[in-house]
Order: sequence, then C-alpha cells, then structure tokens
Amino acid sequence: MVVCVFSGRTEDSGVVSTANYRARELGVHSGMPIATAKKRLHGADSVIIRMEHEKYEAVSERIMQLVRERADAMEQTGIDETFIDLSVSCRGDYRAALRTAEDIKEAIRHEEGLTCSIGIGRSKVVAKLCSDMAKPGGLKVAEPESTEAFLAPLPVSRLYGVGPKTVAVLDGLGIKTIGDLASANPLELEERLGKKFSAYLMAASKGLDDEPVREGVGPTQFSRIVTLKRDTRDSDEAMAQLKNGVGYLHGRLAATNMSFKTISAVGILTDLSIRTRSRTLESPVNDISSIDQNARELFVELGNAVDKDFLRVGIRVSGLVGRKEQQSLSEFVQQR
DNA sequence: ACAAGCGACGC
DNA sequence: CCAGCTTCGCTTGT
Repeated sequence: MVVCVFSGRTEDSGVVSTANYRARELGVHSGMPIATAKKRLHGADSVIIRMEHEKYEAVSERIMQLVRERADAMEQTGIDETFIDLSVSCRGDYRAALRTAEDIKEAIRHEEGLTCSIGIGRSKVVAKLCSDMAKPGGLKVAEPESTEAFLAPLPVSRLYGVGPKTVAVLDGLGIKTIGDLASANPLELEERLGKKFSAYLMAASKGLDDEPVREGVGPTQFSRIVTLKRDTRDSDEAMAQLKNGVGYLHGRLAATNMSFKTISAVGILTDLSIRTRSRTLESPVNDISSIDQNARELFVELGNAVDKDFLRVGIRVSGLVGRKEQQSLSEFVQQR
C-alpha cells in the first residue's frame, strides 16, 4: 500500500519569501520574519505569505531521511511531501502500516519538534486524499474494502490533478462527485478530456490509479522568473533585470553538477498569458555565458513576436543531464 | 522520435 | 493578480 506524508512547517522561525499585493498594502515584505508579518496582518484574510525556502530545506532533508529509513521505497514530490510504498514490509496489513505511520510521526516530532499529516491507502491518489483530510497533524487510513464508498460522496475537486478547468468540464457532464465519476460514460469523458486523463480519472474514482512510487526522481528543469519594475518588451531591459537569475541558474547547475540542452525565454504578458521561445543546443552545456547569450537572443525573438508588454520575465533551462543516474532495479531490468 | 509552444495543475 | 517554480500532457511540425 501507499502512504503519503506531509510535514508541518516551521513557519514561525522562517522569513517571508513572497507576499501578495494585499500583504504589501499592510506593510509586509519579503525578508521579514514570519512572526513580525503575522503581527502586522493580525489575522487578515486573503493575505498570503510564504516561508523562505532555504530556511526549510535542511529541516526537510532530515525529515525525508527519517521517513526513508522506514519505507520500502520513497518518492519525494515536494519540499514537505513524500510518498512511500509499504507493500513489501506490511504485506497488505493495514494495522502494520498504521504502526509504521505512527512511528514516523513520533520520529519527526522527537527529532525536529514538528507535526505531520499522514494518509494511507491502496494507491497514491487515495493516500494523498487521506493525508489532505488528515491535516493538520492527523492520520487517516482508507482500507481497500471501503475505499470506493469512502470516495463516492466527495466532490471531484478532491482528486489530485482535478483543478478548476476540469471541474467545469465535469460539471457540464453532470458529474459532481467522485461517485458520479465512477459511473460516468467513458466515451463521453474521453471526448472532452482525452484518453489518458480520462483513464486516470476513471481509475482514480475507484481509488485505483496505477502510479508507482518511483525512486530517485530528480529535477528535470530549473527556472527563474522576476516581476519587472515596469512593463516592457525590450530585451535589454528584460536581461538586465534577469542578471541575478542567470547567476542563480548557473549556481543551481553547478551545485547539482548538471548541464542543460534546452533553454527558454519566458514572458508573462500584461494579460497574464505566457509566451516562450526556446532552443535546443547541439550538446549539453552549463557555463554562465551560454545561459546569458542564448537567453539574450531568445528575448530579442520573443520581444519582437509579442503584441503586449512583459509583466514578468524568466529563463528556464531544461533537458538536464549530468548527475549520476540512479535508476531503480525494475527500470534496469525493463531495459534488458 | 524529437522539437517547440501552450495549457492545466499543484506546492 | 497569490509569487515563483515545477511537472506533465496535448498539438503541431519536422
């Protein structure tokens, strides 16, 4: 079975990394300690602040290690989120899985003084949903026999991968709950949402997605985006404000010992639509001048192509290669 | 099979 | 208009 672990956060000891426009109106800016920000906000709604990532990364790594030690396989999917597989060690015994989950909670509490939410189910989509329902700091198990009944009354938006657009499409088909989805006409779904996604939805509605817990998935791209001081479509101005971004990307590549094959200029226009120009190089590189020069040229192209100014601009490097490939045994066997 | 561009989703 | 970052799928073109 699959377990989804979500760690709690050390918000009070971090600093604000991003603050939305409402927060800025209230005198909250990035770099400010979270505790100070909270005082200024005194509980104002519609205000979003986020903790600076770097402050949490070390904690996150230690937490993930605690979890990994107790799992058959693990796939980290975010700074505070990870899936583990306990199929082998627990052999379908959900009480054994529950004990492991409690052990994980205790270890994280003891070692880091943090809480976490844990969900247990027969697939990723169920484990994830359970952990969402367990927040904050709880533990929820969906046993296989009762999974379908448990899911049926919930709105489709609770399923991972179902956002506003999909909700609207499903609503148009008269599908509101996961139970509706389970009894939907597959052909109708396929017509509106495509074969692959429909198949996922049908399976997920019964709590049976076949997504494996994959070991050793690393990043496949890095990007840096900045909000411009003023709207423009001028490439020199874009690159000037992306100077630090170029250095940042170079640093990430160096730190992870990776090179990129594809680089993109990204522009978010004043209407919030996104436009990109990219090129794939002959061979992977990771030097700073390759980033700078290619991005510069791509921004000239992009600036000439758009009919509105940029609000935000960014550079993305993808097609990352380098770092030793650590593949799972099953993948290794599959290739033979 | 790969390249490019776009869109949806989620943290 | 929640900022910034990431992943994945679809479509079109070569």
